[in-house]
Amino acid sequence: MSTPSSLQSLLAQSPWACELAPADRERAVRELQVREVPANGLVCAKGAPVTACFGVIDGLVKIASVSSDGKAVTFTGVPAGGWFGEGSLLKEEPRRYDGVALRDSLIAVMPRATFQWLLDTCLPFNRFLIRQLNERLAQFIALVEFERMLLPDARVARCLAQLFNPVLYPPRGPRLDISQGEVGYLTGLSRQRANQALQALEGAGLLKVEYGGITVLDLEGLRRFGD
DNA sequence: TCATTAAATTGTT
DNA sequence: AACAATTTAATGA
Repeated sequence: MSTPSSLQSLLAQSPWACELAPADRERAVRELQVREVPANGLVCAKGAPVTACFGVIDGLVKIASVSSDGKAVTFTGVPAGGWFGEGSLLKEEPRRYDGVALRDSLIAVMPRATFQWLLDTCLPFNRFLIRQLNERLAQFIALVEFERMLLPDARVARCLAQLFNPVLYPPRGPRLDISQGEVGYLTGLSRQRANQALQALEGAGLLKVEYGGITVLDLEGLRRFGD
């Protein structure tokens, strides 16, 4: 498949890492750790001290939180090739969300010290951060708009479109490996409702439903669905 | 290469 | 939540 399977391939797809001098890149590789996280396992936990940020080498991670009244909220999903948690490293407070692996995933762990070093010395890394944080802001503004209209079909459409964000994640083909159960976990819907939504989106000609995944036919249409 | 089986996923109630 | 149908992957003749 097209998903990266090693730390090296993740860095090859990360814009900041590509521009590092060989020696610096070697240092980065040396300081990053790789961790296997089983399906439903925590990559990072809400309330815990922030000591690292994370890159998804392979798999799929849900960024979510459970409010005090027990309501689960998914903020976004991070597919292979994506990074998250860098914003948390810029602050001094416990982590505000859970990172949950939706399937067996391979995670690159960047310790705070490495992050700080790149922040202090690497201009491409700083550009990457600004772009990433800005895009996330746009994403969450859009999310707030959508959360009001609780139409499940539209939420699934948005959620899937997000995974194809060309700023946050390296470009991929139109095919996305994701089960309908995972779509359910990601959107907070039951698998049955996710199935129903996917069929509706297929009927609208926006994507093709396949075994173990989908193929996007009209990404722009997915983004706009429900407007 | 083909047949069999188990496991995962999907469509439906 | 439960069920049957379908697809895939693994196994071995």
